[in-house]
Amino acid sequence: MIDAEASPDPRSLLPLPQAQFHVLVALTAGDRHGYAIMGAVEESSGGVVRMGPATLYGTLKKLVDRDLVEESDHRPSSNDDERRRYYRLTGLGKAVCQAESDRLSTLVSIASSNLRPGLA
Amino acid sequence: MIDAEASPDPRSLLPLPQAQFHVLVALTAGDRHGYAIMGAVEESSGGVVRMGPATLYGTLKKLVDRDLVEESDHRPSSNDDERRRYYRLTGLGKAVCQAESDRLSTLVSIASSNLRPGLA
DNA sequence: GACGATATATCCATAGATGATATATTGAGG
DNA sequence: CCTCAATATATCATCTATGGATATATCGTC
Repeated sequence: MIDAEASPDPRSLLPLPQAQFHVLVALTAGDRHGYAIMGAVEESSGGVVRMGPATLYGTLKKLVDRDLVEESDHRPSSNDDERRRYYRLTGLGKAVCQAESDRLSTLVSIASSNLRPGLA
Repeated sequence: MIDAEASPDPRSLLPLPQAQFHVLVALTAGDRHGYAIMGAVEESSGGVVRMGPATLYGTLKKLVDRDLVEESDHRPSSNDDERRRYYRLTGLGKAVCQAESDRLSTLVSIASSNLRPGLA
């Protein structure tokens, strides 16, 4: 093999900055373009998390640099808006998203069980 | 009443910075002093999250400023190390911790269901 | 062809996070 | 007693992350 740049251990990239995790989660639902990601993040958080263009595009650039996300040339339809740039999760991106998800899940469990003394 | 400074809506303080959430979660297990919080965070994350003194004490200061945490004069035993400064969650701190916990739980659920097409 | 919504991009200021360093106390062993 | 590692709090300087504002251009509709 031609040295396929072995993926690092996903856990070595944790903890993930909030904005990066939000973008990864938005992309687990399928390939999306930047502007759509902004809307998806706001919607899925019930309006609590609002990501502006500076955070979004800066974050996308970092995610591509770190091989968690890659640009896709796929077009959902032939007459799609040409300005749009679509992104998709890489294998590493999925693994990191899952790992961060597990980490947060543990943290949430601890908080929940401690905050409700009534339930075991 | 003497204007008891009504607590703001917990959701207006979200999303919480990562370090702040970690400290709040550590304190849900009971009152702790600063150095113990560092250890608790590292241990509960399986060593993934390592919070140094700069992050810890800076974060504690912010949490006290925002009334999510307050210093406690309680001593677990009479011969406790005098240098220690103990902290506890305020009512608002508990509410915010719960709200952030709920927010992350939703996010984790979305990621999990999308990343495993096999399970409904 | 005017206009608001869509879409990507960057500037700059603020907020958050961290390694290194400083200072002092405690407790175990010699 | 004295030494020394571990405990404990604190701050500095710096780097990273986030966000408001702004810029530019295209799309769709009227």
